[in-house]
Amino acid sequence: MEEFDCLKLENQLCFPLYVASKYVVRSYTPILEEFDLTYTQYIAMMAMWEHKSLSMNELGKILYLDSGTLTPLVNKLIKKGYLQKQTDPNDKRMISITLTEKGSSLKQEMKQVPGKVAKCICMDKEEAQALRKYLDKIIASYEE
Amino acid sequence: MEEFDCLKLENQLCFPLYVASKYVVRSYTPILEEFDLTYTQYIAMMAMWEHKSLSMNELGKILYLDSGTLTPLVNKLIKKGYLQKQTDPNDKRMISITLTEKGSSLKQEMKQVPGKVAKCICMDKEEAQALRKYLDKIIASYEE
DNA sequence: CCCAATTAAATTGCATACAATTGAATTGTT
DNA sequence: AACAATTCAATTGTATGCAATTTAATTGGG
Repeated sequence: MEEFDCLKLENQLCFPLYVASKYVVRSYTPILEEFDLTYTQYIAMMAMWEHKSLSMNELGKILYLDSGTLTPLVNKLIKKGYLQKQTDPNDKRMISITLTEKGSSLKQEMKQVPGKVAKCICMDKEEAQALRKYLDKIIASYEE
Repeated sequence: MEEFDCLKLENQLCFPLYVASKYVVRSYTPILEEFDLTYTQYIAMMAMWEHKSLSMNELGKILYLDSGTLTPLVNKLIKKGYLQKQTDPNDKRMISITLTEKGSSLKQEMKQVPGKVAKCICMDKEEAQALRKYLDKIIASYEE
């Protein structure tokens, strides 16, 4: 009988997680192309549509990104005209990020994006919900 | 009553998938540090331990990586002394990658790695199995 | 046999990711 | 008030990740 090999790719949970994540993120590329956005830029816009105004620190916590990733990301969205930065007058260490008119109105145009992506992953509501539960559990286990 | 907003981060399945994957991959960093390997280098070694000899093309298919990622990755593992490359004499377009003695014996030293990572994700066997099933389904849905 | 089409790996260019460090501003403690 | 500790954003450096292109080698049809 074959003994269990814990160092076989087949026996890892992390690997399908890593592969599935890459596939799903990549599936956004052709859909977001017409809006000239990447996946990371898209989730940053989602956070901004919801919160209207955030500091770099707050946005980083929402997106789980550190300043090394976030600073160039936000700068690109500013260059595209969707966001603006301004120093918080009460605490000059902090930067307040807000939506421009253009960034705000982009949301309406992108309404069909989630539906298009969902079509790629053939998964019904119950399955998606169950999967979500496991993913949230993993995330929670890393947030002490 | 609040209407459903499909462009809210909270309502995305992709986002927890992306976050969970990053957390799990990152959790390897301190564990792999003592072996001077990154997560990607580690899964490449796993593929090599199992298959002994692979072409760049085959390794790329196993790891779901294209040549732009794989070429520098393999070159780093060669520099570390774990792998070697040689042109296939039957088809000079192909590169055959094999383990060195050092690369081969590394497996024994890394036996405890999966256990250490598993301890971070508090998830029992049944849950892991169920999660795995969903992830495999997502992956399958992208392989035409 | 010839050459267009295909295939394999490498290269290029751009966009993350993140650890570690830096520099400016603020806070807490004395 | 003085100043060490902390906090915030930016910067630096390394490692992916992938689309697109390039180069070399092979294959297949005429």
